Amino acid sequence: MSTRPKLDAATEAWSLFLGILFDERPPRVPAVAAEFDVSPMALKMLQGLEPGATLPMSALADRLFCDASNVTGMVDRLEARGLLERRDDPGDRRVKLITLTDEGAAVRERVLARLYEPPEAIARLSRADQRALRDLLRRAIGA
Amino acid sequence: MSTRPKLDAATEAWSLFLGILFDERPPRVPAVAAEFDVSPMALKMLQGLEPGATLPMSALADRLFCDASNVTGMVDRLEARGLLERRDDPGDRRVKLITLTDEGAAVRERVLARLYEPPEAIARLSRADQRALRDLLRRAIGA
DNA sequence: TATTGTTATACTCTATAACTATA
DNA sequence: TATAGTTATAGAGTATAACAATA
Repeated sequence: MSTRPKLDAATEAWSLFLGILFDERPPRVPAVAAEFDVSPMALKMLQGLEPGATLPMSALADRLFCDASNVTGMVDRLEARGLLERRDDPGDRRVKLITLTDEGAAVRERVLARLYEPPEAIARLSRADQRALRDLLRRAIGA
Repeated sequence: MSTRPKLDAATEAWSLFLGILFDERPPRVPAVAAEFDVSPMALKMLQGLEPGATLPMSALADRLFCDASNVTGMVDRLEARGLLERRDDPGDRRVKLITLTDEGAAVRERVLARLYEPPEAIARLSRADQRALRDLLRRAIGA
């Protein structure tokens, strides 16, 4: 007999979502990152950097849940490609403020377009189900 | 003015899911992997290996979308910990069949319990919404 | 003294290529 | 000849620790 307990609805829903993500071939995040020649972490950085926003590198490290020294390298490479730039913080000369360039914002749009392409499992739902799913998730994130 | 096009419902739904995943602190998959002292890829291997199933290593490489040499290392480490074992395939002596041990199946249960814990965004939905979300995703995967 | 960001370094994970043994 | 799995090796990504500049 199975020892697997029944899942409550929230747990099963989340497991199904992760199942859709894990079943993707190729795996979504590494594949899109490779397509744009950036690391998965740099992809996440681009995703979180909204055009016009300026963030200290320490804030990026905090969001990415990684060491600051790692952010230095990621910013180095993206800056060398002209996708973002370091600016001085007038209020604290230790701080570097990171902001997307126009080209960076354009690349980000193309990255997000690929990242957000719905997997087949979502795409084949009826339009009514897709809207219901969207509305549920909007409520989930409190939007 | 923004150049961001309106998203169709499926795309927005998927972007919201990824947003929930990306916003997790610490990031779910690496954190659970670290908790059980395995790599994220080994975590995915455990997730996909159902108790009782036996799979050739080549099939694991195929599912994980990685090189076979990488599977050798992952299986080495998990086998050394007693979580899975290599068996000979009577039909083809080149093949090694991988199967979870009883301990491996037990560890897998604990891994999945952590992996599938719903994020706050999902947990705070009403029970009716959680069930609706589950039902939509069941339909999405064709279950 | 503490903090921001950088550099130097070691470790892990991964793919590539060459190899063994089977088919 | 081709395939399954292994080994050796090099490259990318990461964290740790020591450092410089500034607070």
